[in-house]
Amino acid sequence: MNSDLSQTQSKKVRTRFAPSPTGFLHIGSVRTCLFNFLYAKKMGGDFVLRIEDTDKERSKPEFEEDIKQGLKWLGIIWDEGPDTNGKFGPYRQMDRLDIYEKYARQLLDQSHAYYCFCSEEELEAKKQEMVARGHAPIYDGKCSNISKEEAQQRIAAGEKAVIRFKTQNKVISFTDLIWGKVDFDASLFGDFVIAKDTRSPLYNFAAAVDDYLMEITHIVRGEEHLSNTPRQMMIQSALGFGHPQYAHLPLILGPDKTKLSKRHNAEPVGYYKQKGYLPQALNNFIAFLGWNPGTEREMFSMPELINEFSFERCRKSGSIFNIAKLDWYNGMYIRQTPLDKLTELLIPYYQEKNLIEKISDREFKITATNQTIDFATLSLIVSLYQERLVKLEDIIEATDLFFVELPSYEKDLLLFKDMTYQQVANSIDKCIELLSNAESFQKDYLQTHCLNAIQEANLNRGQILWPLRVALTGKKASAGPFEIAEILGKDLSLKRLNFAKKILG
RNA sequence: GGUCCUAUCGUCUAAUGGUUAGGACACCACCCUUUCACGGUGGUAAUACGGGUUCGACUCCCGUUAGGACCGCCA
Repeated sequence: MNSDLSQTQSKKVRTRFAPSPTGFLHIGSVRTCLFNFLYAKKMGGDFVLRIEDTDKERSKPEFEEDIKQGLKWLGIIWDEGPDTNGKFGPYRQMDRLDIYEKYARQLLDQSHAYYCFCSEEELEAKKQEMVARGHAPIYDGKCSNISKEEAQQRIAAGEKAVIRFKTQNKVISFTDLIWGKVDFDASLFGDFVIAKDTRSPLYNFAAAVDDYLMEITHIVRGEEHLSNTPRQMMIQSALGFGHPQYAHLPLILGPDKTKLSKRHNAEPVGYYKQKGYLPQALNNFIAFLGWNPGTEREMFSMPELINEFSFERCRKSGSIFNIAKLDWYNGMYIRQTPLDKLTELLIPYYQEKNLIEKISDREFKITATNQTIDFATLSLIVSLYQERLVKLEDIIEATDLFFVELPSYEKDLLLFKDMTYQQVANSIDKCIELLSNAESFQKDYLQTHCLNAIQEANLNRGQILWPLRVALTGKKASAGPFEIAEILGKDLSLKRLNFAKKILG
């Protein structure tokens, strides 16, 4: 029952990501998908997106759309999928019902499967009883003795039935690329349900059929699927299919070390996008959960991940999703982003908060003041804060001061260390004098001009610069006062200094 | 309860019989500095426990403990 290595190795590698569109794209799915993608590309093969929408109640088109959008945003591009031409389509399982029907009938005809007429209540009662007696809760095979003819008649008479696979009592072995040799005692599975009817396939059956027909060579999925593998292999064998290679990835865990899920506030990928995480950061971070390149290098672009990836360097134990590390990666990638590109990424955040409105490609209107601001000035502002951003959305809180007439802040914020109000008022006066006399508002000039004056007057730098910076920004933390003054301009800077005096009373 | 798996700093991990157990995030200190951030320097911090095997064990074996996954007419 070993996977036929000789055959798969000579074939072109094909992997697949097969999500069910029953929810938004989540981090755990992204990791599975990413590793499928990385391996396929590493091997020069194809990566297939297959939509497993056989759960009619829960599958929704908007979820499929969210999954596709998320993957595109991450740069995980499929070679074949629902909306691409591929010779192995259709790629949505609900469009493949004829295929499943054909194989379901084959299984039924060849007695690898049979109709089961047991009611759910009956099954549940039996299950309870078995568990109570300390047994694995498996189906007792009651309906396996019903003749095909009788089954047909009862179906024709409208009796409700599901299709069960006839499990053989034997050990199923396979060599997992991550787990090594794995053995399962199939007798512990019982006869499991593979379809609700010939046109309503269930996961294990549909996946086994599709993976074969789509010529998938390597199935890369989460560890939670490990025990599905022998079931799918039995179906493959019964249908005369060969077996693909398997690689079961360790799980991504929440802070409580259980499988990452909704109850951990595990947000969908769209959430990270909205917060301003960059796809490079997310990919890099997720790739390093359960895999490492074996070197001390931490930053890897997608092409570099593809180049370095291997199952040999995947570990078997789960890893906790640690957002602090993601934040670090994101800051690193934000700092690496070219300024123009970063500005473009940030503009939607300003628009979203209604701080600016677009006039043309290179010109915007500041909502609060009606003044125009061009792309170059926006870039200048961004340049001041690029190294301070953890996430793109942080730009708003950091730079809203440039998009209002006057900042608002508490009077005491003007106090540097143990200064008195009188001292601060004196400092503000000095700043007004300095900026009024400035021949230029270029930041280098301003800096030299002010710092020299402070030194000549034998003043304390902090006692001048802190109140100046706070008067200009209204914030506890910000970029330096001179670079901010340059952008604000003389009028607005002086206006804010005078406003500070008014606050002081 | 059954089957399977896992166990190195708080977290992500390296070290596949011989290292002062390495790196990264986080944290702390110092430097830079008006603030924040960036950057730089340094620091705290781990082989779950108990037995073996071996000259030598994070590494191999056994047990204990702790954790996890699965056990659907979901995928």
